[in-house]
Amino acid sequence: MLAGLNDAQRMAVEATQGPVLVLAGAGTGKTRVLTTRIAHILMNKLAWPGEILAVTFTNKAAREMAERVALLTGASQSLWQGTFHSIGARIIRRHAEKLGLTSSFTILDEDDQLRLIKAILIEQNIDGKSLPPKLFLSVIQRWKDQGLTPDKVTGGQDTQQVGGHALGVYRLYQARLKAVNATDFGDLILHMLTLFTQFPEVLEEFAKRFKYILVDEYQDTNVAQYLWLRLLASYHQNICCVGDDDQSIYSWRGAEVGNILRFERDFPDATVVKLECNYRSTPHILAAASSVIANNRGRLGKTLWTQVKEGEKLQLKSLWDETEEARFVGEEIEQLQRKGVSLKDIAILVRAGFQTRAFEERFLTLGVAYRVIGGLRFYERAEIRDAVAYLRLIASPQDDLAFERIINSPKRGIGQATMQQMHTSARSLNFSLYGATQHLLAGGEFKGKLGGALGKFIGDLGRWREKRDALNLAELTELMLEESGYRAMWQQEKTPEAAGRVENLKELVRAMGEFENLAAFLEHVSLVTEAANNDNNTDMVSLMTLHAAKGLEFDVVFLPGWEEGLFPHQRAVDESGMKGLEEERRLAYVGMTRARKRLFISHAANRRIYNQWQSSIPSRFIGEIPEEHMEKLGGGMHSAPRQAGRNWKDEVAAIMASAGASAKTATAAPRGSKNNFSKGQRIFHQKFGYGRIQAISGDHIDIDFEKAGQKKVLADFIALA
DNA sequence: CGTTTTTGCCTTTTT
DNA sequence: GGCAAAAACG
Repeated sequence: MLAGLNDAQRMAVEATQGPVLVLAGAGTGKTRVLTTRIAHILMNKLAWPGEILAVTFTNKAAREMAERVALLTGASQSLWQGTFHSIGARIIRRHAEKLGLTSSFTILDEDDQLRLIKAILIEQNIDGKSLPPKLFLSVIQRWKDQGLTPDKVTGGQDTQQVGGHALGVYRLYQARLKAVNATDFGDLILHMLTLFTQFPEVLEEFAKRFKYILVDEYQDTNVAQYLWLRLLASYHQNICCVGDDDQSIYSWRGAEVGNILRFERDFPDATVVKLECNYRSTPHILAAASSVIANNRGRLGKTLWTQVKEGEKLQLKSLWDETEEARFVGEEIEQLQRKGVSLKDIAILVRAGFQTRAFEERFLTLGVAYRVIGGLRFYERAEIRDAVAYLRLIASPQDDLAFERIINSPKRGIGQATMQQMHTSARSLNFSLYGATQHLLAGGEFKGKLGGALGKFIGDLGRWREKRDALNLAELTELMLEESGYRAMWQQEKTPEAAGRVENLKELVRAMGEFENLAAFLEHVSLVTEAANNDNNTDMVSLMTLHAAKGLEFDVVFLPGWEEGLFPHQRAVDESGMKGLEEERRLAYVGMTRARKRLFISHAANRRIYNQWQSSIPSRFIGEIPEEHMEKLGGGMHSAPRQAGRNWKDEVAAIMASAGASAKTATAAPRGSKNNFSKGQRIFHQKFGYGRIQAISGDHIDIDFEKAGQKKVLADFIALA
């Protein structure tokens, strides 16, 4: 089992006593170390499966780990294994009553959270226009990421946020969650901290149980998760964290790279192992990625090396716009296919979700099979969320959020006025909306059609609840969809998407067959947020965001959209300055190191964003790749706009958008790949206007712009004035 | 109360 | 240019 490991990997596996920090560069076999370590512990009988806690960030990583451990040990093991959140849900369910919840609590998604906050803002007479609910939610989430319950939030600027209302809203929000027997994602960690600190006997139970703790993607833990891990490790001290500070890309979600540095401080006797031998990429790819990330400061510093000798240089392509970029990628893919590369070994990694669109359109015309990973998720579709809300209401009548969601779909003639009446009654009686409605019905408050519809609704729910044990899940859902008239509602609608929705409902019923009971299904829905069709067997190109690509690898990787403003993303730079820029650079590093054999980077001079043409200069990250590792592909953007038969309307729009200046840039780009500019020349740039050349180094030209000041731009984007 | 029209926001990344 | 929420209308 240890045979195929290198020295460092073996050390990480065999250091079973005391805390271990594994700094694992990209492609250095960290998953292998983790799984082998678990197998090693099990086979040497250092612990039983139930005494091992293995935490990952994504469900995908969790599944992969389970599979690989099973493969190594020859049996599937009942470890405590999963994401921080799924383990949190499991532990909290066991002790729900200590936290003022029942074990059947629900886990809210972002939609529910926002609805809750909106309701609170209305109650509190806080203007949701100038202070959007989203802002409150993000402040609250940040607090939760830091392990702060409302009473732990200290004064100062923090409480001044969002017009000084943040803390008050946080308090009410937590109260409302408890009232509807619900938690949000952040609570799954936060409640565990509360549980462990307020009930030492519970902490003792778990701290003693987990003889070994393993943590994957440690660089992405937030403070709350870090505190939780420390509490759990306090007894046996056998905690092994694997991470890479260069791949920390979730600080916007509360992740603290500092947790890596903190680890050595809080566990002073920790064994630190560095994995630096890369088994994934060619030397050119590795060198290019290393050069880029070297521009970041405050790294722990690793030097990746590889034994591989051969390999192609990275390929850089400049293009006119996103359509051309998609066309280019499509052509390259077809060429690769002819060389025998299969589509499933190819990935296109983008900075932002909307970028996939151009590629999808192109692949559809070419007939290239593709799949978008992430994107719209099955359980986020309206019809699925509605159906789930019905089921939630069957499971727990006090779920007001579910009640509100479906009370009027299908239409039951309930509007604002009726809703208001229910709310008022619920609040004064301290009932749930369901209970209040029952009460109002009994009092004969609802007359005529309204009363009939509501009576049927309440009656239906009661009947379904009685039957929920007698029927299996699929049957129950089927019955509900039928009797509620929910499915009929979509069947009667003649919009193009209605048929798809009916299909989705069918798919939902089918998916339910895999679950034992309603509770198990509801937990799955709220915790497993990934796309439904994830079968890796079909031969398709993968399209996803850079974030979603973490942990994956492909023979061929395309990294399009390397433009200032998009990547690094303007917002990251605006909001977090140098820190934001460095995180973007880490994202670039993650993207580049996904490639095994070939890596293409491209940028477009123009891009349509919000239906407006915007031109941009190549990403600074391109300039950070040494020329000896990169090959510039010729052709492309210079002749593209005319020759390639692009949509005439688009061209007109492009010309109009670049206001007056475009006549020059759209048609007059008469250069080959070699530039023949010289110092002192007056030039024109589409974005920065007129300027004079200060210095030339290869294709990088320093220009003193009349309006925009000193800039370094690529020769491809300027023309003689 | 429900339907149609208009506005406004969006596109950073997600458990 | 697309989608959801608000506003206006019937």
